[in-house]
Amino acid sequence: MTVDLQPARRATSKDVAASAGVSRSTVSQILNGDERFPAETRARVRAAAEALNYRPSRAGRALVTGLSDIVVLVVPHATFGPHLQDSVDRITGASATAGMSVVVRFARMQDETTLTSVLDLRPAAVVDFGVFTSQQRERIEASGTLVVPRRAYATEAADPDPIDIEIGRIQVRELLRNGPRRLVYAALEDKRLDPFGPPRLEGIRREAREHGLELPLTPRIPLDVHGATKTLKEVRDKAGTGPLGICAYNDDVAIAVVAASRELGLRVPEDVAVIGVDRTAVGQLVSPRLSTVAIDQPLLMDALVQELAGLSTRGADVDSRPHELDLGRVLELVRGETT
Amino acid sequence: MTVDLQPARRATSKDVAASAGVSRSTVSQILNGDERFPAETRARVRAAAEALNYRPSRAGRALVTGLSDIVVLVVPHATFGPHLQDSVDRITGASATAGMSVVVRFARMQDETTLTSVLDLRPAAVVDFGVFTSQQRERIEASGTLVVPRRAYATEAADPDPIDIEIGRIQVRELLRNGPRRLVYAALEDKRLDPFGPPRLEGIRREAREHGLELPLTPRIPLDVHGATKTLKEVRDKAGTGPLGICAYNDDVAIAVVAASRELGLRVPEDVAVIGVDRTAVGQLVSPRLSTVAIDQPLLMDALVQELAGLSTRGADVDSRPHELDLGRVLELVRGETT
DNA sequence: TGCTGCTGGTGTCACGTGTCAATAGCGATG
DNA sequence: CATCGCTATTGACACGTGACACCAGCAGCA
Repeated sequence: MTVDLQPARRATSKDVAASAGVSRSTVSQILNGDERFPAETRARVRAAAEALNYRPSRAGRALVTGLSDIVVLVVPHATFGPHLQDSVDRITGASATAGMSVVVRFARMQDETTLTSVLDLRPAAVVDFGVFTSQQRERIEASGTLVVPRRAYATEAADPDPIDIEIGRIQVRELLRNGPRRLVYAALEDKRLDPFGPPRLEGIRREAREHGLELPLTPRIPLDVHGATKTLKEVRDKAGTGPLGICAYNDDVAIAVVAASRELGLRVPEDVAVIGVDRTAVGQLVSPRLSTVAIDQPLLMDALVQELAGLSTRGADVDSRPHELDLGRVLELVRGETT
Repeated sequence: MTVDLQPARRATSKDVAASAGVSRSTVSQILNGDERFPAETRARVRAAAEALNYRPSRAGRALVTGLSDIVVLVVPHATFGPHLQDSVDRITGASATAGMSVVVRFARMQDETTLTSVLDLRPAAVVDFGVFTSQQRERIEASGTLVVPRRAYATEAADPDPIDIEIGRIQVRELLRNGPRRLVYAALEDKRLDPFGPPRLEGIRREAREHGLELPLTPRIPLDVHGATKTLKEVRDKAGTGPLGICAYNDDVAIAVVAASRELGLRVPEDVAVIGVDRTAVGQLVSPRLSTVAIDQPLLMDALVQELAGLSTRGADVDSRPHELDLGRVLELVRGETT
């Protein structure tokens, strides 16, 4: 038995054409969804393509269209929790169906090289999880690439994402359940990594105002015992000895706050109530078990996927209005032992 | 002032050629490092390319070479801890210098669609963090793509990665520090996600044998209190009431073990000693603070980057022998309160 | 018949690049 | 002077695709 050592040349549209007994351009048009060919011919070409396991060359296609069939997910560093991984899965699966390749790019915010790099890739679509400024988005769109925002229904870039606003509000309401507290927003140490901070803080502010409370303090909490303890101590010095209500950026930060409280001999939740975001597995394993806000990522992703779907049916105007998300379905309060 | 609304056509090699007053093929050859042109011409062409901000079209290049300049990092799902993100950073930075675009693909193990998808991308190189079987690797290499293994110096695919073996040994030695214990390897619940389990278990086995101990039990620990407790109880039923020494797959699993011990009223570390891997921030924040094995990811990555470097200087044979890693520098025991 | 319109399909161009045989110029050699 | 060899450079081709103008054949109609 002889083995061909050639790198297994892929079938091209030419091969399909020969096999189906038509011209190459016929193949191209049928495979791109041209309806005007009779059903019999279309079936024959499709069968031949199938039989030869034909997959159009990305390079060839990209060369002529000016776009590739790559979808780039641009994710800010700190965001990548375990749940986001599920989200990526979701998008990957859906896009594979549409013949797109999904690929992830991590980025620091306000990093110009990321923009260059994404532009170089000339992707069909960019899913932006909050890395780019609206100006950068425009540059990407100007190059013919679809930019799908996380905030699918934000009318203006300046509008804070209603989801993040709602997260802040839920956190505050839970913290205030057993009486008033001095509110604190515990941000990530590295502000550059935090695209969600400002809108969440805005939600916290609004809810605080409605309860007639002072505006929240906004310390940045490092993820180590010593640093977190030091920061929490400073917060106490500033806020006085009354009970604190701390909205954490995520469950990791919340755990840091719990650790710092333990270090300072403060009781949780009596002296320091804290609530995270994400419902990570670890957050439910530690003692005291974290109160947190769970986000239904798959649901959020499906909204994106719907927008992406427009890519496969090129030009055909599917109903691509971003459907309104029901916030109540996306967010869920998980009550633990820290509030 | 008139603004051009055109999608800002990129400069092509033709533009560079016109600007430098040479032919397009001259540009192509000089920019690809052909030495036989006189220094003056080379400088002129380079300057023109620079001035026009010329970047060769990936599509055009891919079409003719059959390869793209994309580097794909294939990462198994469960592996993606916070540190691996740093690793990706490292590779991205280094590859950007070489003109490569780094991109991440998540994968379940033994997933055929991942292979197809990677093959479709026709990347210049694939960095495999343990997703592909050696047979799949061969298929990728057959298509002309460089496959860079994490285990840079494994001579045979069947060889367990010495790093993982060493991790297992370090864990066991630390667990046995205060006397003999019944050893347990706490794996992830989903075995498909775990490329490192088998080699680590092998390290644990070897160390156990050298200490004259029984072979370890290998329960799979779910990441929730109820499930972890149930599993730990079963382990105890099987192992008897003597002290347990548990090597966890990572810090998250270790935290689950601690939670289960708490639930069962077992003392840590007296009744149940446990040690993780990764030194996550959270692991150092919880109480009791985790004992764990830290991996110097950047160091590991540099070994990979070195291999990748061969890609930019095409054909020129740089010294691409994977340099021997000093295990002692890569791994570090972090003693917490759980051993 | 001559014209129109429709159906089913084809030929050709353009995209941007890398490779390589070929060439023009030019001094040196026989 | 003819030939050779060397240097610097170029022209032409191939890669695989999508778009689009175009064509053959045929039916319908005045």
